[in-house]
Amino acid sequence: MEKPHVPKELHDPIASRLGYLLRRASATMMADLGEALGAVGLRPVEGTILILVGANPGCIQSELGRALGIKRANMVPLIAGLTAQNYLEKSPVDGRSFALSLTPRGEEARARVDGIMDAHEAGFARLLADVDQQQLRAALSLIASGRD
Amino acid sequence: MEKPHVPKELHDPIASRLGYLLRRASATMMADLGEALGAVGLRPVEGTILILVGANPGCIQSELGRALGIKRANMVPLIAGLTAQNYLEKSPVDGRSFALSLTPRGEEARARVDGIMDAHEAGFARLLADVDQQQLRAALSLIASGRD
DNA sequence: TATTGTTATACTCTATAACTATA
DNA sequence: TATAGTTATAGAGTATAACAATA
Repeated sequence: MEKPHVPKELHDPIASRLGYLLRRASATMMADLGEALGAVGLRPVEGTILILVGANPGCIQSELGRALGIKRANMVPLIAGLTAQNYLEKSPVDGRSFALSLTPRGEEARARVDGIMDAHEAGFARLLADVDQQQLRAALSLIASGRD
Repeated sequence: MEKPHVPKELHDPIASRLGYLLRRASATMMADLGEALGAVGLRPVEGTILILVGANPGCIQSELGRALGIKRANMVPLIAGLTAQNYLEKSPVDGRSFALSLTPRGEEARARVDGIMDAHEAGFARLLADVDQQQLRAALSLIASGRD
């Protein structure tokens, strides 16, 4: 209780583990993207939805949820928010679901989001000049598919 | 409103983006690790704390928080939980902080966690036989450090 | 019987503000 | 003045259960 505590930099045997490297890298990129998308007032998931609807006009929200790994129940406030802000519009397709499409304002936002995502990605690509991008992406896809 | 909606696999222009590849890869690995650590009844963050305390006996909880990127306020219930379950013990060092160390039960759990993490990592490494591991880890470290 | 959209709810993770005691 | 630990709280993100309407 008497010897003073000298603040140390901890020896960190897990910093080199693949899982934690992935976690930190992912968190850094997502935070950077979130900051960049602040310029359009959208979160990454919202920007992603605009991109997806732009590439798949007429899709329905459960298809978006499946593509993004988001549960139906959690899609509801996302789509409602984007619709309320006049980015998306819904038109009934079969009585229980709605075809989604971008409004003019939504298309404008989508284009801005796309440009921001390009710049965001290019910023990190500059760090990875010595890295085989194809191999990196292939490795990440393999990991994402899981070990089973 | 009359034509039937044919469920489609969406065209996904963001699936190839580095940020989303990282996010999915990270989520898959973390979910796998969480499942594997279920065998010891610990979450990844708790297993990590046992590893860190084992490698840094006498460290204090704010040092752990800094190493893990967890805010002081959020360390409190983590350390309290591990202490209440008799994995960690605290001894006062200077009147406002406590030196943390593993109890015998904590050391036993730490050893099991370490083995589980080794097996977890090896399972994914098998998928990446064709990938330069050093380059992959270097790339992830660069990304985690940020583009600025 | 399965799917879509929805509501309600709960749990985890993360973040901030404020306080006490100590260095 | 800065740091350690704590409490309370709020916001995301994510999960399940249950329901009505429709396929």
